[in-house]
Amino acid sequence: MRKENISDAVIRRLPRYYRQLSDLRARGITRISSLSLGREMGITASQIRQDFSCFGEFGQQGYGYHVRELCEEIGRILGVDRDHHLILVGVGHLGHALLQNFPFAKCGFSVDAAFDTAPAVVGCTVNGVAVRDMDDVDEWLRGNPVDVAVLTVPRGAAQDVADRLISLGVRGFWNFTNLELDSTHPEVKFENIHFSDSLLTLSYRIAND
Amino acid sequence: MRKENISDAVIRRLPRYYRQLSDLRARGITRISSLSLGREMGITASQIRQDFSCFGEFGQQGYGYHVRELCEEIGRILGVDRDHHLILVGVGHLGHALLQNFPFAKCGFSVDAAFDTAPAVVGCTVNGVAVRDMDDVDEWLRGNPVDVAVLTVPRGAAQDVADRLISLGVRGFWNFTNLELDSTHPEVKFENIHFSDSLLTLSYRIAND
DNA sequence: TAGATTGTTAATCGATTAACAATC
DNA sequence: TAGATTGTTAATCGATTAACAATC
Repeated sequence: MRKENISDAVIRRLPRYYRQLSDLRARGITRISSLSLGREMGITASQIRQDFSCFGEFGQQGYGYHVRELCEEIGRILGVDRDHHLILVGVGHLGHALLQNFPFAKCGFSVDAAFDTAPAVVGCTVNGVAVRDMDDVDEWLRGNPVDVAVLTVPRGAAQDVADRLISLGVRGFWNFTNLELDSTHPEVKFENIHFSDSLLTLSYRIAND
Repeated sequence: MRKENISDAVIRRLPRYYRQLSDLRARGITRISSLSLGREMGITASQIRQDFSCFGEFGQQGYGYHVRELCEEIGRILGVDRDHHLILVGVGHLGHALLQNFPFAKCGFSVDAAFDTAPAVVGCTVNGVAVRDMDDVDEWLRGNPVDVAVLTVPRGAAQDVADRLISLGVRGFWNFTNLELDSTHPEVKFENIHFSDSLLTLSYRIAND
């Protein structure tokens, strides 16, 4: 029974399923039951079957799941096959690191350009991506619309940059500034990576156990 | 009524409270009620009062909460005041970016050293932190025990490095490799930053709404 | 066919929200 | 004092787990 409203908890588990299934594929395993998948991931078979049933019927009674097919299904659900496009804004140390290391293509994203304000980096090419002047972003986006912007700008600039990009049609923000950004447009999505929140939860757990 | 077992959901909200309260302090606001704090953060007053009551009684009827005091209380709960020590392992682009940009001190951590295997970086100093040879980590840690290791090594090396550091007494790992690490020691904590899981949830949400 | 395992419905558990007496 | 707001208990809601008929 396909569900209308998928809960956030389910959505957040999907990438883990996708990772685990990719790993199983790489190990040459072709079929798996919810029970053994659950054992490998430390969750219950019930939860796995409930989660998958939100999106369709991917298994077969008495057999389990075909690893490759299930992996591809979940990839499609996540949009990995859609060839999304993005730009990266703010080519400091972190922006640079993402351009150099992060496997955007494996997540289904093409990095079309990067932008910055500093003359020292504008005009450079980082891992095949041209760094352009932030002043040109309006004109450039009109000719090259993108789905997502990676925000690796300093705190102070974040909300302004986001507002500007929203007005230019950007719908998703991968936000690395330690700010809760928001927008009046409900269709604009923010996904935040709050490094310090993460380290603080670790701090809490080593201090209290 | 102080609680014995704090749920993960509550713990993950604490850093956000801490951030919001720090922001209120910076804005010169000295008192706040759960109702207005909730309005600012987009959560209910009930939840805020429930969350805080896990740790003690920080408010005052008819008045609300004293911002500075509450902020400091939550800081103590998170361990920000404990002067934890850490090392960073793997000085690639990302490790470099963290050393340069991340405010470890604001989270209560001192960065005592960094380690890598590449001769090109061993011996350098990045933002005041000496980069040492990974071969020397055993001896160094015996003289300089730390609470946490930041793992910014390549995937393939992650579990081995973690095992080695655990045997040397490291209790917490801030893990940037896209792997679920684990340990037989239950007191060892892993906090994972899965960049690609995060981007994939964004991909899902822009594709399905 | 018999055994295995699904998808789904029902039961349980836990987290969020509402209500309110206590009290500053 | 009267109004405001807490901490906590009770009610609700949603998510996880268990159970099982359907079926490969």
